Amino acid sequence: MFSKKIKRISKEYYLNSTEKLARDLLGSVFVKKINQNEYIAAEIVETEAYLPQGDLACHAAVKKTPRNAPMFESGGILYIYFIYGNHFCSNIVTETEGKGSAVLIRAAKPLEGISEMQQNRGVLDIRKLCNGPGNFSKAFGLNKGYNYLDLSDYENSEIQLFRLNNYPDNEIIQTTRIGIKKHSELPLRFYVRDSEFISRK
DNA sequence: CAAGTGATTTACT
DNA sequence: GTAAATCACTTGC
Repeated sequence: MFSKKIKRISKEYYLNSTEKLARDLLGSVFVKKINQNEYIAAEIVETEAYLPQGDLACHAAVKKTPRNAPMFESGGILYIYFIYGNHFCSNIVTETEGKGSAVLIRAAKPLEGISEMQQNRGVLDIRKLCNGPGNFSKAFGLNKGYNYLDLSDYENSEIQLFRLNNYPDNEIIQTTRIGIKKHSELPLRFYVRDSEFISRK
C-alpha cells in the first residue's frame, strides 16, 4: 500500500503526556478501510494538544459530561464531536484512564483513496482535502458513530494509526492553538514546517 | 470579515 | 423543564 514502511503503534504509546503525543503524532498515518482492498490514508501534519490539567480550552476542563466522556477513557481511542452546526472534529484520546485529554487532528497529507476523499469533500485540490479539523473529518467520513473507536486494535478496527515518518525538531513548528478563546496563549499547536497540507500558517 | 448551523452545556425556574 | 449562551469551523464575499 505504501512505498515506505509503516509500523504499528502500541496501546501504551498513547499513555504518554498529551503535549509529547501532539508533537510525536506528526508523521503518523491515519488509515480507514473502506472495502476489502480499498483504503483512505493520510499522514497527520498538524495537531493540537488539549491537556488534562490547567487547560481551560480543553472540553474536559470542568467535569465529565456525555459529550467529553471519551476523553476520560484510556488513550488510543477516537473522540469525535459536532461543532458550529456543520462540522465534526476528530481527536485521539491520550494518557491514562480518568485524565480527560486528547490531541486534535487539524490537518493531514492525503496518501491513499484520493478520489474517495474528493467525493466526500466535494473538492478536487489535494491540498484542501484535509486542511482543517472539519475538513479532515469530512474527507474520512468521520462522525459520532466512530466515537470510542480503538485505533490500536489492528485485528478489528475499521480505522487504525501507523507510524510512517519521524520528524526531527527542526522540521516541527510549535505555536499557539487556533479558534479558541480560553488559554489561547498556550503554545500547544504543532505542525510540519513547509507542509502545503496544513490548515494555515 | 461575517454568516451559517445545530448539538451541548449551564443556569435558571 | 426551558432558555440562552457557547462553540477546538468553513466558505464566500
